[in-house]
Amino acid sequence: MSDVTDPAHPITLPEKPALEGLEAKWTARWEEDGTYRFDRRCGRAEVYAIDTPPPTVSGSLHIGHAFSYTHTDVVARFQRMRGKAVFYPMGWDDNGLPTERRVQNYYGVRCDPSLPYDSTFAPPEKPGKQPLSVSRPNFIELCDRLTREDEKAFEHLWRYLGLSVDWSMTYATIDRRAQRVSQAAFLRLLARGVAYQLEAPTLWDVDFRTAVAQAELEDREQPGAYHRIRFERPSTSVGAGPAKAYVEIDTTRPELIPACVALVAHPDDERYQPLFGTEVVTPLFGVAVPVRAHPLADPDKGTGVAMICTFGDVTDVTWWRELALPVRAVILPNGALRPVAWGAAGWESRDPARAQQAYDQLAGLSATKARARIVELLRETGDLVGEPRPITHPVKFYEKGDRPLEIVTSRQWFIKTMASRDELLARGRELEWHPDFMRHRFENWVNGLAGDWCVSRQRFFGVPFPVWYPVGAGGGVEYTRPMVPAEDRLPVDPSTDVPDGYREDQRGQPGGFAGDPDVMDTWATSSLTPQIAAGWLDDPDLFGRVFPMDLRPQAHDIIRTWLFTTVLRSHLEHQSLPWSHAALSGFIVDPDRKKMSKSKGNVVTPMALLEQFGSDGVRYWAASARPGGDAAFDPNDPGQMKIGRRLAIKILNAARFALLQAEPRGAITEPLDRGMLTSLSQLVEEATGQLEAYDYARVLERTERFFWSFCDDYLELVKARRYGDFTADGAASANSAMLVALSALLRLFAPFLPFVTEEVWSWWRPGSVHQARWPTSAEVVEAIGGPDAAALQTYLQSQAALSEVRRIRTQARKGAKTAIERAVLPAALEPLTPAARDFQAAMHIRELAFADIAEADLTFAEEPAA
RNA sequence: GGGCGGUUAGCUCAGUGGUAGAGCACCGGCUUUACACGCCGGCUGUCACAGGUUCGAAUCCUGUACCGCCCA
Repeated sequence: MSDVTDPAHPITLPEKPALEGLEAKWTARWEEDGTYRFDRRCGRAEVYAIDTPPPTVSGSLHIGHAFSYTHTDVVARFQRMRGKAVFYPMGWDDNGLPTERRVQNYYGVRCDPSLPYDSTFAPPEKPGKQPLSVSRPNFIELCDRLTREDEKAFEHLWRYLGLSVDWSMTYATIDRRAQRVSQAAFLRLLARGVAYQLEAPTLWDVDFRTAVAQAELEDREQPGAYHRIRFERPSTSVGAGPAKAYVEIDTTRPELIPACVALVAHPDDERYQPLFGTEVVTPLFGVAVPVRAHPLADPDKGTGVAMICTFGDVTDVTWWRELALPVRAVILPNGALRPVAWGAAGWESRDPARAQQAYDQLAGLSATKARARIVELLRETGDLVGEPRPITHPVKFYEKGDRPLEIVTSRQWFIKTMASRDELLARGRELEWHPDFMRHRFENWVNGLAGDWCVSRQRFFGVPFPVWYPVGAGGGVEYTRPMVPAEDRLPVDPSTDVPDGYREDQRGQPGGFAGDPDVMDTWATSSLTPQIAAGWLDDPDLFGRVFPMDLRPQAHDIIRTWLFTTVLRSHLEHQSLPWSHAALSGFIVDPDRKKMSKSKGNVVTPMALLEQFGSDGVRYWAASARPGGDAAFDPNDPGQMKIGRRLAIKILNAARFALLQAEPRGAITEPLDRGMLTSLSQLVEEATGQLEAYDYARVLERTERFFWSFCDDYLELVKARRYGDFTADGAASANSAMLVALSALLRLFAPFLPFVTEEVWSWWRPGSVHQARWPTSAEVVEAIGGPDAAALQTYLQSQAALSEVRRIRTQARKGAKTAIERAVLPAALEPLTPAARDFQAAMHIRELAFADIAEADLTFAEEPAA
């Protein structure tokens, strides 16, 4: 091939090749040259677009990030080398609770939305003992300020790792463009009736005082206790019978007895069938509640009959809705029990005074304290049967929360998901999953959806809802008449911006307006990363070139959140998938096979490892893991990183050998050379197909195996010939073959080991290896006129013979320089004959023969080889 | 409880019907002029278990056990 023998590009070798400093050298160079800039002149068919996970910059960075982002980068580099214009922007997911918490701790402040903006405010040097109250705009400024610093640290790490991101296209999920996209997408859903607001039971974190979505729940095993409580049954006997009748229930939350609206048992449960349709009376509070039948009641749980409260858990919500029960809510948004006037409408009691007397001892207490108190009261009245029996049971938590979730009724925004369930399942089947089995996660999640997606959060650092409401003459906010801005006004912040036709001084005034105080769920923005990155609304030209995208890489634990919501939004807005492929990475687990996480305290940060083993070494470790597979990592035994580093060094040295004395060059005529290239062309063919199928780990393994035997066998076999021990033509053939092989091998390794391959490429090739074209099998054998099957056999049998002779030589305790007077090899190795001269030279064999024997027979010479 | 994945050498893992593999670790040897961050060789296995299909099973089927993840 012409570019190998092109004399215009002289070889320049460094004195002593080394890996140290390659990251700094090449990241700077790639930035200068714009090596990874997206070429937006290309049309959709020539583009490969990646919707990369925007990391949460305030979160802790660990080696798992380096792991999964490397997988993506391998794919990006492969596609780029295949000639695609790779659209590979990076985003930062800054908004949401993690950032708020970090800002609170870092600066010692807390947000008080009632305060006015203070333009002269500067945070204290050190956080004080008491948190300083700041206005919402000031608080958001601090969030912006801190995230910007965090972003710099992340970007440095990503560059050092060698991600081939186009850094000119970076976005943040809180920046103006992202806010505009999020708000516009929301308003479009609102206009179509797909977004709606509703006063409804909502999953609620009492510490953060915000609503949370189903996707943010997690079950945690918690100690609890079954309390057996008796409810009085109506007396069936005529007259004043001496014995009252009771029905007993088991509950873990006796403090919710005042919120009890019914008892429920399974319709087929014979024990309770006589009770269905009758009423019982709650202990302490004397409230008559019906006994109802519902299939969700579990006959095997407790006594088989359960208390329905508004609301103790999500099943209560289902029962309440399906059985059309009244609301008697006692939990406040802060988790305390609210004051109740017993006897008032909705709080009817057979004995209001007694109910009041009991309840007043609970009002104002947290759920936990109220539970302890009510147990005492129930014990006094004899309504507690026996003692509480400790159990361990799963309790729903907000994944970032510390106390069990409550369910409170509040006004929230929702996006309809239940109505699209079947279509979403179809989208999931349309998507190509790598590995394929991950699609089940998506299907399970969609099938398990319990309600529409609650997207409002009672937080500060997030995208506000672009909505105001009229304030009535009486001062009441008219939530049913939302006022929205025109799309070209976006983004707006209704807490500081004013709706059309109003003045700022009308804010909160009768006849004026009020801004929606909430912000969007972080996923309500993150679900739009394809639209944000691709310039939807702002840059329709770009959008048309890259959307729908090609690849969504991510970890499998966020299929239900990020992947699901992104599919949903794209489906609702564009009636398409957001991307055609999803590649799911596994986790990093510690030597005890525990998932690496901050809470377990087994997190390993990547920078020191990158410095110790080189980015190529760390990338080798990452890319060695099968797609979707978890990877074990032991900081005390970083095996694969060491091996990756060794491989990178080997590439430096092998390239140095090939380039050190690369003259003369000429036709590739020698069978050994032709066989090696034929073998290499098979590798290229295989590797290309496997990378197209996202099976990068296999490509790395095969390429590495080929390369190592190329070094240990091929290079050893041709050494004498290329040093000119035979003919000039023979040396020329070896030199040219080595350069063809080196060129192809460097490109095969380039997606995995971008630094060392670029370094070596720069010694003798023009441009960047990362913009070079991916090798083809045809290209590799072009100089030998196509694959040479006979030569391949020569090469393979030479390798086998090499191994055989080396083994016997070692067994005979002879050194590498020992000459062999005569070697008789098994006849099966005879195809090596065309390369006999190379083989004999490498093994110092004076006379070579074949015979029908099982094992080689060597006669060692007395004196060593010259 | 449901779903999904895993179980192969001391360790980390390849291997989807045809004689059990790699790297690491370990042992022994080699200053061989690209590389001692190297090279050569060796040792190491009831392929979790039990059935079944097949001429033939680590591989396909059924079941069991254990580990992990997701969901309830």
